[in-house]
Amino acid sequence: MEAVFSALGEPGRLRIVELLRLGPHAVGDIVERLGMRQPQVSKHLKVLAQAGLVKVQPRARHRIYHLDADAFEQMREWVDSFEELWAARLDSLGRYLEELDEEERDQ
Amino acid sequence: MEAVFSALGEPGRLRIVELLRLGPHAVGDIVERLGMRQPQVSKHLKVLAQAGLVKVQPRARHRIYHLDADAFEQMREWVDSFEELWAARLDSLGRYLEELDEEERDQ
DNA sequence: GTCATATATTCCTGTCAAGGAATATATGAT
DNA sequence: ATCATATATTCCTTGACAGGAATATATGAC
Repeated sequence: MEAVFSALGEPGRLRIVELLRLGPHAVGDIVERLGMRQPQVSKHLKVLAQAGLVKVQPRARHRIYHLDADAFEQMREWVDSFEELWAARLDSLGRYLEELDEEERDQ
Repeated sequence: MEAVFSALGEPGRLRIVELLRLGPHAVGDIVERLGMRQPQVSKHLKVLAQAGLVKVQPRARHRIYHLDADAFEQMREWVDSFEELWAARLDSLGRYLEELDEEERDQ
């Protein structure tokens, strides 16, 4: 997870990922659509690939990048692991204490 | 989202967040449990707070930090926005093309 | 083969962020 | 008011990383 977050925590890379959400794109496409320079795009894609977020697929002399569903499934599980715990605490002591705290804060 | 990912993309902060998943903790608790130095913990918590991931709640002379559910709900929606699109493409042309690509790759 | 196109890599430089140490602030106890 | 404890902030230094420019590599066209 850490590599994933670190990779997404950079503006350019996040833009690339959100572009790839629309579907696979060649490097040149990304360069053109996002107005970034080709070497930086290649470097960002390398980082994203190392984090497992994207995969490549050579197509003639183009390299088509696409998101890897597994990475997103793992992210989803990670996020869910938090919300599950909160849901479990909602009807127990934790809930009571949290309400107390909120009232206190409002005063 | 960018600030969130950037905040989580640092080992120490990720550890703090995963500790807070177990429930609210005072700064000293975090320091002790994670074996980090107090000033760094405070600084990390500041970054996490600015990203909206944690909230504070003063309790005597302690400051109890806890995760903010809204931030995780937003993350969840972000991740879902990817998986939804893929699901939508599964029974359309995209699916067909992707299968073609996979076969090609295996050869 | 040569050439052109698409992409990756290298090298350099500047910037930013993390850690360490010291210090400041806040709050409760006496 | 003084002191102790808990936490935050500042300053400094160093390392990592992003961008730019140039160059290398791969692949297809001819």
